[in-house]
Amino acid sequence: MTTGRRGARRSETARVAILAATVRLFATRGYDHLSIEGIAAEAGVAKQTIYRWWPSKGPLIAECMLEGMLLPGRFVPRDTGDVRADLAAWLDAIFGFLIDPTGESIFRSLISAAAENVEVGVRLRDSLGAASSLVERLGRGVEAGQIPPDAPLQEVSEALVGAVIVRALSRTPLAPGDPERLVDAVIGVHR
Amino acid sequence: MTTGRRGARRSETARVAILAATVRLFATRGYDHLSIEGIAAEAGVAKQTIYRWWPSKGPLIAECMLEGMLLPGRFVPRDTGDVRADLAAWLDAIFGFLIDPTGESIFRSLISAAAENVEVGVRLRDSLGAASSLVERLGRGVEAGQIPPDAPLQEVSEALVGAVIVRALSRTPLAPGDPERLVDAVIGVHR
Amino acid sequence: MTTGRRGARRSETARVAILAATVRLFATRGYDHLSIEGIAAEAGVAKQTIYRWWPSKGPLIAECMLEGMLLPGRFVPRDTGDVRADLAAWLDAIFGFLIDPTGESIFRSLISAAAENVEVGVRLRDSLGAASSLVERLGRGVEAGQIPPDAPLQEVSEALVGAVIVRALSRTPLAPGDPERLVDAVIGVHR
Amino acid sequence: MTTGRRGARRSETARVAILAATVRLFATRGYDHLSIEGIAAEAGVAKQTIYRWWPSKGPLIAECMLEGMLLPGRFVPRDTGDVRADLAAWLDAIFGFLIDPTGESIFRSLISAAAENVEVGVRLRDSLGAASSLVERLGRGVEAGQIPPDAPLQEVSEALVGAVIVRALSRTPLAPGDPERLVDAVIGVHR
DNA sequence: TCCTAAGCGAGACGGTACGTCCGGTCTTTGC
DNA sequence: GCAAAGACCGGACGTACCGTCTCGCTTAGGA
Repeated sequence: MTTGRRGARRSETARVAILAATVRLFATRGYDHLSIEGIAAEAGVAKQTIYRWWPSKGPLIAECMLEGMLLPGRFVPRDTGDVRADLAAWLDAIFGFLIDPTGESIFRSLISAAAENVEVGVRLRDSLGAASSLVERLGRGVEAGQIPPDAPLQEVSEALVGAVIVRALSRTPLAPGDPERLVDAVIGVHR
Repeated sequence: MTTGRRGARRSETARVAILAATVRLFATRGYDHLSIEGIAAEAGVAKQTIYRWWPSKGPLIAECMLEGMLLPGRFVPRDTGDVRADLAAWLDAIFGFLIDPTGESIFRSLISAAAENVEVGVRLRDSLGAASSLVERLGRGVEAGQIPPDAPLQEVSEALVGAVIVRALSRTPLAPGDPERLVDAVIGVHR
Repeated sequence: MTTGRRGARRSETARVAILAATVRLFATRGYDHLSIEGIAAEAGVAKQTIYRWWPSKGPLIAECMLEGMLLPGRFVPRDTGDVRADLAAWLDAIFGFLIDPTGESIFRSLISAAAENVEVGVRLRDSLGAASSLVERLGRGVEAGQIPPDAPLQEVSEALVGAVIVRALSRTPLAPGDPERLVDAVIGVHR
Repeated sequence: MTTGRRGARRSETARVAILAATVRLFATRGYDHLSIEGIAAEAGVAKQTIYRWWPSKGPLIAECMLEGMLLPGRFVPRDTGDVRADLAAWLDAIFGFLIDPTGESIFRSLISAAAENVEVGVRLRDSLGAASSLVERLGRGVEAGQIPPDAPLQEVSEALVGAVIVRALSRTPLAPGDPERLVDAVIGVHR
């Protein structure tokens, strides 16, 4: 009949304060100048309270991402019936986020975090939609006859997300027409 | 009559020892567990000798890459006349390098380094061929009529390189047929 | 009509478990590596149960001493009629306890505790007999004409106890004849 | 021809600052509320600079004592020809130091430190003169016929020093005549 | 029989200090 | 003037305890 759980419960206040502080410092300092000690101070929390619930800063970032505190909206592509336009708009949204220096810094820091921590890597890919929403949109493009039926959709979406990452890593500024060209690169020009 | 340059010249021995030690530790410990102090000890060199010539570990890694000490061969795609086969072979070479845990660790660490340091980012992209050899090979594919003439080659190569990076970040193991599918994703299925 | 005392009474089980655990850890770790947290764990008790009844580890140690759990027998000198022999035997008993490394460690830790906490200091002095039994034995030595009638007995017993403490602090191993020499030092050689 | 020693020398400035800070904090906070971290902050020094030269706070205190920064003058007894008066004066000097709350606190902390660290224990005993100057003075008392020739001088001096320690541990305030009584306790009344 | 106060275990929390590692800078000596 | 050796200040690491607190349960009068 009993829950078997005695003692004080985990403080939601502390948890939220930690995540918020993490986001704040992550945006300003970047992933590897991010310190647990700094987060604790910023959050007004004891270091041990962080270590009690997260083994390191990797999973902490992952949880921030899960809560949608790092990337806006999860970048789900629209469906207006025109795949090419929808994907270009999706890329525009992402690059719009990257034009802001803060956004760009967060994004590159996320890549850094992903390189160190699988969990972050998977979540980053998924946040951009590579796992579900993007593939689904491509699937509807196939149904609409705008994409060849035997196109490897998973790989196409990986390539799209990858192109965004390459741009971020090489700090290549976005030129007009680039989103369309990237879409053309993966779903073909004349289809 | 002289240029006035007096005193000892930079020790090539020390320089090489430092680069070699960097590569060794980079492969085992990864980018951000890489320490200048550790490199100095491993190289049998004073810390100051490193700081005298490199401002931080980013450019140090960049120099290692320039010297071809981190990525093998620079991954130049062949030209057998069949673009699809050539690109698949190129991907096979890269993924072959990534199958080895050491290679995979180096690659992810490079991504991490790239996220911090533009120079590394650009060199990483170029080492994979995105800037020249890959685009050139795609160009010859266009000439051979295997790729539509108006395909955005720069973007195609970025998407290819990006796909590799996404795979590395999400630690997705390579399945048989994946290289071909990736190539199909960017140059079309039925061409 | 009643005092109005409601609720559960203090658990004797917990009290005894705490004192026993304290003695155990005190002997092995020493006074200032002794932690309330460690005692609680060792005793299978909640920390708060300790803090409810003792303000700090000083009084906890004092209570252990009061219960006779730390020093054996309270070191009461015998009375065979020969003061010199009786005091030497008393010293032998104490030094016998100090020869054992555990006993020596306990004794030094008690000195440490005494330096921090008056209560412990007084109890330590009394446990060795300086306040009552030792002075009484000296008094009977005076009556028997073995000690000059105007000897300051209180000070003599302090000096004796003090000599033991000095030996413990400087870890001077006991040589044969030392107890007799110490007795001679305070009650004279030829009396 | 060479000394074989390269690199910067130990900073005397830092060493002295550390010792001074230690003395300052030792006097105010006592031995076991003394923290390496606090000393470093007080001295304006990095923690590592302390750990580089001292393994723990015990030897640090010992060095302070060696430098005469903790106990004044080393308490060497005078020689006016009258042992009893000289020893009483020596006790007066010590108890005079103990009347001051700061002095008393330092002394008790030293006992605490001595209980933990042999080196401190030996130095504390020696600082009070038990090893040399006190025994020598007693020796001259024997030559002058004021002390029986077969009195165990080493033990007598230990008993004297011990009596002081017992007083300190039990916080017994000094009454008039106490120094004389203590001297009488160890060198006899009517000799 | 309920009510209520207290004891108790468990354990989270804000803190302080631990002892270690490394970042960069500086000094000393030798080549 | 470069390079080794290495001391130095600073800052973060991850761990151990501090003393306080909250929680759910048990114990035992008083209503």
